[in-house]
Amino acid sequence: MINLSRIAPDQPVLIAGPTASGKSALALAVADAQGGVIVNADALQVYACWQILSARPDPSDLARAPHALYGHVARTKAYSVGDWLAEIAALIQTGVRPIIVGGTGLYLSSLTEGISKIPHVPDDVRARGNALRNQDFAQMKMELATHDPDLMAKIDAQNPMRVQRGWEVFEATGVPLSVWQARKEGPLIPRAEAAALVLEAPKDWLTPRIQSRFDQMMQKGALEEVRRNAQHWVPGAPWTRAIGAAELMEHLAGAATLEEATTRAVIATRQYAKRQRTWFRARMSTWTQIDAQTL
RNA sequence: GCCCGGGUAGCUCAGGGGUAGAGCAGUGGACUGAAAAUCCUCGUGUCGGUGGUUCGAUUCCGCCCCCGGGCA
Repeated sequence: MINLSRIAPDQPVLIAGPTASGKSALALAVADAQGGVIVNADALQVYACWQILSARPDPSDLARAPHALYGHVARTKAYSVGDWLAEIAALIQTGVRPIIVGGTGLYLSSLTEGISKIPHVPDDVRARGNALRNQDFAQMKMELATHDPDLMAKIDAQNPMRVQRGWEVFEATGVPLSVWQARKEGPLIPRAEAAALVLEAPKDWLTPRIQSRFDQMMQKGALEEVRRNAQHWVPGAPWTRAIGAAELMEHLAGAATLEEATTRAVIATRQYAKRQRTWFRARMSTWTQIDAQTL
């Protein structure tokens, strides 16, 4: 176990790390030793519909320490970093000592580096954005290039999500996204004020853990959980992007054996862990690195 | 035993007389509101073995081995 004495008991704690690296266990250990509220920083663990598949803390974990921002969002609700930050801000105001743990790099980085405050994109604009992207992506790029050439110059124009985001913000607000982004808000929790930890999980060690964790999810009833959500399925909806959900849905539809679905879900998890590592390396180089194997 | 099809990158396969390529996997990276998303980069492998034809064979021919299927 790591030495907690270097963490002040009233100091906010941030814990980042790839899936299945043992973040939640570390958060619980900190809470046990020093107190605090464990706060979710994972984009999928916020959804009420995924308990097993998103590896959300189970009842015994919840009984051990107070938890916040877990499973509190309905499938139908649009949710993103902005919402998350607002909830974090509200929580901090209550004076609790947060132990923020999760794998969503964007969330954690926006917490310590700040982000621009940008109005919500309404559902109808999102719908038009989806339609235009699918029907005529070239047109979407052209429109963005005329309304926001600065953004166009700095984003990856081949990435539909980046282009659509810029397009939607201009449609919704009439102000170019690049202008919004130039007005950056200060961080809610500056890096220097927090005990910021990143778990380092070597591939050879993590890979078997990912496999066995997925097997455990299956034993706990992941397939049943997917079945329960099947009738509400909306292709592309954020909550449906839980790794393994689409794969198991395919199996339920008879398009894949359970073994095929499982294999693909595990592969997708590994690929996700790789992307997480890349983010952490690039954006959290000043965080305290902790070897996950020693926990 | 005979007939047919096939043996090419980790996997599935395409190609074809001038020493080979796609998808997947894998790798590295990007990423300011859908981020468990989205996007970009990277492909030498005795082209089953061995003889032959040819200036040149992975590609054509013979034989052998292995894997499917069929006939016996």
